[in-house]
Amino acid sequence: MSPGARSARLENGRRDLTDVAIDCFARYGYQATSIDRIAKSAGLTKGAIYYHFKDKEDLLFAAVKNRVGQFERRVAAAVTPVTDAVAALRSLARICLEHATKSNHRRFIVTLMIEALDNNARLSAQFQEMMRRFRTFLRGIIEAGQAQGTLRLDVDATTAATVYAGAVMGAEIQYYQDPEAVDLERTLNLFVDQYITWLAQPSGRSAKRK
Amino acid sequence: MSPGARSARLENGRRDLTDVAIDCFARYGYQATSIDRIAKSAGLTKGAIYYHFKDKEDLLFAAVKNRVGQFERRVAAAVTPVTDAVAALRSLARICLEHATKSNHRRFIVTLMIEALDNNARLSAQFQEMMRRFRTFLRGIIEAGQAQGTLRLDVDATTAATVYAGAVMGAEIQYYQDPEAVDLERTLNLFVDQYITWLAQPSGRSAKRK
Amino acid sequence: MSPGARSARLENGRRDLTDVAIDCFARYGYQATSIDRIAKSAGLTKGAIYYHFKDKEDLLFAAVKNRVGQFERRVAAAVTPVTDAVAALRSLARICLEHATKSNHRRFIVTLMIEALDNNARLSAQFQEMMRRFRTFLRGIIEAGQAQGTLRLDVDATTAATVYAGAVMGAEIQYYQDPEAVDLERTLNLFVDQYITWLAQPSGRSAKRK
Amino acid sequence: MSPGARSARLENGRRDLTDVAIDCFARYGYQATSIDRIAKSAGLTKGAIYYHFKDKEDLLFAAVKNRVGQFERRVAAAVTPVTDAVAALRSLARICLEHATKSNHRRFIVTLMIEALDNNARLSAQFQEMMRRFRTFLRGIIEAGQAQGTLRLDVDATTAATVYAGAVMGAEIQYYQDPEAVDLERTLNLFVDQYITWLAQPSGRSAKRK
DNA sequence: CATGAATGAGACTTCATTCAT
DNA sequence: CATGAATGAAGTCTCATTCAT
Repeated sequence: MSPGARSARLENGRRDLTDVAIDCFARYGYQATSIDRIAKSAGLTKGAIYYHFKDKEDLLFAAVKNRVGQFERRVAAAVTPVTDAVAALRSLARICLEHATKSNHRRFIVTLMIEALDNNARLSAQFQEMMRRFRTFLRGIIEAGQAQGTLRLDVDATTAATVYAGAVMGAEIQYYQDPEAVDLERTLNLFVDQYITWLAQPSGRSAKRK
Repeated sequence: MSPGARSARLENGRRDLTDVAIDCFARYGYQATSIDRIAKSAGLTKGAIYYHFKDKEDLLFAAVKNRVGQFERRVAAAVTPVTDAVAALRSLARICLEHATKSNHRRFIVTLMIEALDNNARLSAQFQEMMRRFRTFLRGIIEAGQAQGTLRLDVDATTAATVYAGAVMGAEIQYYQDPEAVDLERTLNLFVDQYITWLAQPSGRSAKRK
Repeated sequence: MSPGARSARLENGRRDLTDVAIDCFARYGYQATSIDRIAKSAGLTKGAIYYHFKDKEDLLFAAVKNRVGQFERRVAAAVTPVTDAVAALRSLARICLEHATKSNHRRFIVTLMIEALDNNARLSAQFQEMMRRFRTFLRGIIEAGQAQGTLRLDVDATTAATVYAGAVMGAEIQYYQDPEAVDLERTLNLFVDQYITWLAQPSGRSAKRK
Repeated sequence: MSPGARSARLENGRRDLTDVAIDCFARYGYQATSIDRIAKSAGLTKGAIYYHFKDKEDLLFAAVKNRVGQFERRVAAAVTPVTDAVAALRSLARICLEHATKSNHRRFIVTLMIEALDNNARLSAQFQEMMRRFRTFLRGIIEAGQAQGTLRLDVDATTAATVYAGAVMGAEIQYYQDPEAVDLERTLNLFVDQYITWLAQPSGRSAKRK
């Protein structure tokens, strides 16, 4: 076997385990997922996991990096370069919808992010950066729209980005918690419509407040 | 000692413990809070807790019921009866802001709600109901506004309520996670302004989709 | 039950466990003694040990402190005040002999001391201090003898103390390792005779070397 | 490649590994040295070790045999044949001093010997034999001196050998444990001076006891 | 009412060892 | 010869829970 292929298998081992771990973490959260559960889900024993990862946290970090990276690449690919801010905002919502409903990617991220809030400063810092990147990305879209004259100028792009990020995440959480009562697609659509309608308003009258 | 006094003391014991427990759960989450930690924070030993509560979950439920009830009473008191839908929506945001920044009430709820999502079906059901009540409450406000002609009619009140609840919760979470980067007051204000501007629009053009 | 009695029982629990732990540590060393083994020897479960001691090291420290203290009190009681240096040196050897053969006290100390050398800096520091105290104690005896004119003056008391401490310890170790081939009593007697004969020599000719 | 060369390389592999293992064992003791640590120190993987050695104990035995053999050859070379017992006793102390301070040879032996005491009967037996050989060797020197009339006759050579072996080992241990407080050279010199002074005494008055 | 003591299940982790390639 | 991967036993420690006093 060539060295490349061998190292590829090595990487496969890690990746496979990471995938399994993501599933488990997404379903039960970090603390409630035992190494044993991951091992059994992967058809291995605990020892095998410790061969590939230093400890449970190491595995968690690999999992998070994987998923966050995937999501961010997907987002960047869909919306770069920003030629039409309005379309970009719509696209983004659609991507989040997909990641929330068709895979467990977003749920994994949101759940762990909140669990880390109280229990894992290091991971929390990582999620902080992720959210900052996301808001910065949104701010970029909005500022691009403002530069192009598509979006009103009398709005603080940073705050508007925070509103967008929050509304999407809050909608998702409600959906994860009560999929029968919450129609995520409808909710996101309504929010985006409203957000855009308001952002696209000619900026004659100011809507700003403190 | 009269039986009444005794039972009152009993109730006091429960209430004190519940308060302490809430603090701990809010700070560390449910799983990461050991009975021992609560006991020590309360200046008691574990045994004393088991005198007042059947088990850890029982304590958790008492804590949740306490906080959720307090929040809901506060909300209801501030906004009932709904004479002015727009003012009510503003009030609500302000109450959430207070509960998120001046006390740990909302953080406690949001954190536990998401932790329960994955690990505690019974508690999760309880939170589901809480969120449903909250959305129903919001829907009531919006429908009242529509009935009074203050708010546009071409909007599904249920979905609009979900958007509102989500935006507030999402903003809070970002604030919990990164208080230095997220100005919660500004974010909530911007959202409410936008939400109201849009809801109060004359309903000539429809913004509905799907 | 009086509070004193209660606290006494608490202390009993700790002391009993410490005694059992000493036996185990003396027999197998620290690393090779599992918490489970101690627990079973004490007729308890692992959890009980963790109720009384923070962790395995905590138990080890308690055990060491106990034994070292006992030995030092015994030594101090037998030889204080030093009225006759020669007799004191003989007494000391006899006490070491007893502790080495009739109980496991010295073996426990010597074994753990050497194990700690490589693996436990904190414990090793403790043993360092113990040995320093022992050498200082010996030096005190020798200097007393020199002051009284019983022992020759042309000898560095510190180095002589180290020789004594080493010879006793080295004899013990050979005995622990090969009790059939090494007659500890005879060996210690021979050493002490020789040591005293030499120390008590009229100091006409110097025996000092660099 | 000739079979001889192959077997030579095999032997080299074993020897290299043995050297690395000795370093590790000397530094951390047997139990605290993992196969992995040795492998990494040697720049290999665990599997390679298992090619050369049946198991961890096998490696330990090879290491011990290596070091003990080296020490014994060195000692034998320096003191054979015994023409001058007194000089031989001085030489021996000097060799021990060197092995204790300039290399880790003696420390390796002493540490492992005591660890084996409690945990490894087979290895302990090996060390027993080593110590017996050492004492026998010493007894030979003393008896030679007695035969030549250099050393007093009223002394049991076996016991005297045990005293010597113990004093040297005990001094070393104190030095390993507290190199700042213990001057090994001075201590060994003092001991040897005293030992020889006493042994060389004209045997008019007996110093024997028991 | 409350405590001190104890249990027992289960968590994370380490490590000697094996084996196909 | 050597490696990467995996196993499985054993160890340390945590924690919800119970109970006699």
